[in-house]
Parts: sequence; structure tokens; C-alpha cells
Amino acid sequence: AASLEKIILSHGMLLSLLNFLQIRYQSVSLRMRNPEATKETILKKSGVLFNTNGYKATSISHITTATGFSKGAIYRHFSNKDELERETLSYLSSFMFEKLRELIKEQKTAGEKLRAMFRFFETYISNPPLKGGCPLMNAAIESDDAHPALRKAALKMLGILRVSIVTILQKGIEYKQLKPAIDKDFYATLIISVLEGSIMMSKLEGNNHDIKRMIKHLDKQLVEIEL
Amino acid sequence: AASLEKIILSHGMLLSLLNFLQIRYQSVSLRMRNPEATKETILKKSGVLFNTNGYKATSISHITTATGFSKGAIYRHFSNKDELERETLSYLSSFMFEKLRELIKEQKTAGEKLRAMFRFFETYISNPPLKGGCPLMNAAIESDDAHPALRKAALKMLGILRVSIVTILQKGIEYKQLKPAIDKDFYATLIISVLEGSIMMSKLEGNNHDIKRMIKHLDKQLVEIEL
DNA sequence: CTAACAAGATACCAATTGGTATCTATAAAC
DNA sequence: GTTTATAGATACCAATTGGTATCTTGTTAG
Repeated sequence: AASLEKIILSHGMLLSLLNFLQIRYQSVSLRMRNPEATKETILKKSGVLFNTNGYKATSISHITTATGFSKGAIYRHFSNKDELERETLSYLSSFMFEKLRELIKEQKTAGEKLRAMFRFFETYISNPPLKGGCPLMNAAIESDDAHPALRKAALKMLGILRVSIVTILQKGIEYKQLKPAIDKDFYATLIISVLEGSIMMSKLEGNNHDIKRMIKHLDKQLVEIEL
Repeated sequence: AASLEKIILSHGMLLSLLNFLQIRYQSVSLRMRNPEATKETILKKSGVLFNTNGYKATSISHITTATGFSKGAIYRHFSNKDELERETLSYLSSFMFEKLRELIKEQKTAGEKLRAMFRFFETYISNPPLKGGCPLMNAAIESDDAHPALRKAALKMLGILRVSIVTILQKGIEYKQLKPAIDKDFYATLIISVLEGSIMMSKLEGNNHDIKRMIKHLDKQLVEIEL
């Protein structure tokens, strides 16, 4: 085999070469910069920390050690901790609803969609997609009047969840899968409160008895309005 | 009228006099010491602060300014903040269950007792006996694995609530007020999760629509098991 | 009346907080 | 290539944290 001579490239030459070959060069090396990816990892790691240890209890330095980025990096992407908290909750919200939507859209009928949603909430205990429990509840409890921004983000999240359920019910009525006279808002509230409440209980007790019991109850309620 | 000469007593003489007259002299003046009362006010004020702002977010200095007592006073009665948090939650638990018990014991039947309980939880929103929402939920959410002591206290509180409901149901069965075949544990879980969940929602939304809706649901469930 | 003890106030501590100013290194534009 | 803007690191800041040691004052026993 012929021995190949190694070619030493300067960084500039590498870029020129790549440019010449029309190769879009994405940051791959660890040391290379990628501000969007940086912001993403900050949000992702902050999400876990805020959701498990709480917003107030998680300090900037916790985040720097978790992400490996410096304080300077964090304050470049977020103007202060409040904004980071708010944006992180939005990020978590998107993350969770994304997961939920995937499960729901596979299902055909309104009943199946709702049952998929119940299963999704059960995984909060048995196989959590995110450590620390439900981000909606965590933010709702921690955001008192002193955290108006966080509270607003939590409210928005609750609103989305509520609308999602109401929409499923509405479509179910339109497609003759559910009884037409049902109180959609009532059922949305019932589903959310039962699931959130029993998640809290199950997390505290350290088992999934309560959440399972409550899903059974919701199933029964669902059967009663199905056609 | 004869003019009375004023008698000037030294503090020591006053005490001797009271002792001679066999009068137990309780601290009345503000400056006088009363360690038990001090501990009580520390617990009471800490209860409000912890329940509204969170345990981690409430500092010792917040408590000193709220109580008017110094740090020295607090650390005399509690060995560290963790212990203060734990004891405060116990105190809040006793406080709430005391109030609840008062309402319940006036009622005759199991159904009436449960309905009184529902009403009690509704006041968490409309006329809260304690600022900051339900102490059980607050502690449950904030106490992750990093706060084992707080978690244990919250678990105990949940246990008491659960047993209270089960006991009411049991007595209701014995006195032929409720159907005998009901799953008591199921109903305890249902009541707690629905109430806690809807309190969370109502607090977040800033109105009592959700809690009222859910109490209506619980009422309906109750009617179904009543004889 | 005094001595002894306990309640509580004060002064301090190192560690940590959120935040900022400054500096360095990288990436992109030219 | 060189310049330029910017991503990110570093060093600092006053304020606050939980906790402790010390000191003063009120209470009580003798």
C-alpha cells in the first residue's frame, strides 16, 4: 500500500476548500461555536434542573456546571434569570406537547385520542419523558404573584392543554363518536385536574397506584359519553 | 376622696408579692419573654411565608423581619432551616386538619361530612384559611429527593387526609348511609386528586370556575353511592 | 438580693447569589 | 488574509444566604 502524505490545512484554507466544494460546513467539533445549539442545550439542561429542583432553587451556577457553558454564554442568550425561566418553561411546554401530539395523531377516534392522552400522563410516573414531574404543575405551584412572567407562561400551557382536549371532544361530536350534548369544558377540567392531582399523589407516594386508579375512572367517564 | 399614695415597687418586690399572693404571673407585656409563644409565632409566620413564597425561596431573614424576632431566637427554637421547614409543615397540617375537623364533626351523615369537606376545599380559593394554596400540594411539589424531611412530612399529611376520607366512608357503610360494596380507597384518591388538581387550576386561572365544576362532579359521584 | 440559667439580640463568617464589565477567541464578511 | 462582529470565558461586584459565636437581658431559684 502506498503511504499517503498528510496534508496540513490552516483553518482558513479548510474553509476555502469547503466553500469551493460547496459543502455547507456545520459545527461538529466540540470546540466549534454554534450559538443556536448553545441556546438549545442551555434550555434543555435548564429544563431538567428547573423541573426537578425548582426555578428559584436552581442557580445560574448550577446551570453553568450542568451545561459546561460559562455565565457569559448564558447571559448572552438570556437577558436575566427571569427570562431564562420563562423561555425554559415555554421550551418544556413545546417539548411535552410535541410528544403528546405524536401519540394522539396516530389515533383515529376521539375516544382513542383521549385514552392515548391518559396513557401519556401515566408515563409521567412509570417512564417519565422529563424528570421532576409535570412542568405545568411545577410552574403553577411555584409561580406566585412574585413571578408574574412564569405564571403567565404556565397559564398559557394550561390553556393549550385545555384547548387540545376540547378540540378532540368537538371533533368527536362532529364525527358522531361522542354524544352531542356533553359539556366539553367540564370534561377538559375533569381530565386535567384528575390527572394532575393523581400525578402529584403518585409522585409523592412513589408508586403509580393513584394515577392508574384515576385513569380507570376517566376511562369509565369516557365510555359514558361515547356512542 | 382621700388621695392614695403611689407605691413604687421594684421588679423583685413585685415578683415576691405575686409569689406571696400565689398569683402565677403570665407574660402579658410585649417585652416580656415567653418562649412557647415565640416558637408559635415563628411557626405561624413561617407557615404563611413558606406556603406563599416556597420553602427554599423563603430565607431566615425573611422570617426575622416577619416575626420581629432575631436570628438568635429562631436558631434557639430550631436547630436549622430544614427542621424549621419540617416543623412548620407539621404545624400547617395540624392547623388545616383542625379547621377541617371542626366542619366535619358538625355533620351527621357520611354524605354530609364529605360535602362539608368539598366546601372546605373550595374556600381555598374563595376565602383561603391560609395564603398560598394547599400546603400539602405546595410541599409535595417542592419536596424532591433533595428534601427528604419535607417529603416525609408531606407524605404524612397525605396519609392523614386519605385515612380521614376512608374513615368517613367506612362509618357511612356501617350506618347504612352508603352502599356497602364501594371501593373506599378509590373514592379517597378520586376526591383528593380532583380537589387538589382543580385547586391548582383555579389558583392559576385566578377564579373558582374549575373547583366549582369539580365539586359538582364529586357531588354526582357521591349521590351514586348513597343509599 | 444575688447567682445561675435561659431567651434572644448582635456581630460576624465563608459561601453563594444574580448580574456586569472586560477580555479573548472564533467565525464570517470583505 | 485582514477586519469586524460576536460567542463565550473570566474576573469581579454588592447583596444575601444559612449558620455560629458571643454578648446582653429577662426570668427564676435559692
